Amino acid sequence: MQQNNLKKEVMKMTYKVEELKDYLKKHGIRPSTIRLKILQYLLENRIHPTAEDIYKSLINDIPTLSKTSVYNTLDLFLEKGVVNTLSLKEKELRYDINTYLHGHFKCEVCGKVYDFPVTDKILEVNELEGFTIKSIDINAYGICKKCNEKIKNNKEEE
Amino acid sequence: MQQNNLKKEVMKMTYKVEELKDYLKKHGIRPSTIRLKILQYLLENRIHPTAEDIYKSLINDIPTLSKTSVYNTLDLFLEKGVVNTLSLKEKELRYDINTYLHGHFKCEVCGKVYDFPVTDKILEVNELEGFTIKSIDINAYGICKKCNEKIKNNKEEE
DNA sequence: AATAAAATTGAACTCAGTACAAAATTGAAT
DNA sequence: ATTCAATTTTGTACTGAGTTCAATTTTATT
Repeated sequence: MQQNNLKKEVMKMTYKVEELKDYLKKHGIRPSTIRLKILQYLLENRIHPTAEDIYKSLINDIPTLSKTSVYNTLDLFLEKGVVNTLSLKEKELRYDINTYLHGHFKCEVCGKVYDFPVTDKILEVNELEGFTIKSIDINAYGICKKCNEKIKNNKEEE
Repeated sequence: MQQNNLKKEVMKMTYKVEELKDYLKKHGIRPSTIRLKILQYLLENRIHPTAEDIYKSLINDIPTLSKTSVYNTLDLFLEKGVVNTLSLKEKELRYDINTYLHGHFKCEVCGKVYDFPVTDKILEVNELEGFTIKSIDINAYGICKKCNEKIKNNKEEE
């Protein structure tokens, strides 16, 4: 499944239940209905959602769903390396199904979070010799291309 | 004052009230008692403190201090570029008086946050053309040198 | 000293996330 | 298939960082 992730992301493809089950099993997670639904949501909605986002999206489909279950599942996914968390100076934590090293850009105007590629050379820091680096986050903040263009167009109209 | 920051940090030097006043004025901030005390705390305790840390440290000195004032002051400092905020997957935001580009390493064992140098080449990302980058955070997580050595020593004792 | 503007305070509130015990579901053994 | 223990899910109450806002205090200026 891993090789197809990017392609599916772009193509907005959907995942079969068997694929999802195998994915969880490979990560040592027993595939319950809730876990499969949350995994599916994360794979098909790569918007770095919060727990609340996930809860709201699934509550119609699973009317008995509790927020605690969403948190439990996300904690489990985190522990088993299925997701990473994103801490973007917001009240809420965000979750990212893409666990490969990459950067995040948060637009301060529209709020959207973009991914961008990053070389792993950042990790080569002499000052951290003897330190064990388990993960690294690169978070940029500013104004995205779309919002920059909107601002530019508004100024021209004046 | 800026050139002396690092030296003072290492030497645990203290700041004179006049220095602190000038520093705030240069940043367009009127120097009230609380603001001076918080600035002094931040300059003399480079531990990336939370608002709570600052409040607890100053409440003895300023018995009428309210937490709202600490938050108000930190928000003002942030707006005027005196501090940066640090979002390290914790509940609380941390504040950093060092606003120059540098990385942070959080030890998952002892909780200490270390600074490390970073090249600004990370910012050269083709995919972010047309984006305005206002700030960037590089946060690493893992086990610090001291904790690694403690773990190693404990294993040798067995 | 009077007064207006700015800073500070304190109490009530919000809301993301947690704790935990009860209820529901699952899966293995018979 | 049925039982039963283990696991998962749920709902309620709670925690605690941060916010809101009106009242009070302080400060600067005349």
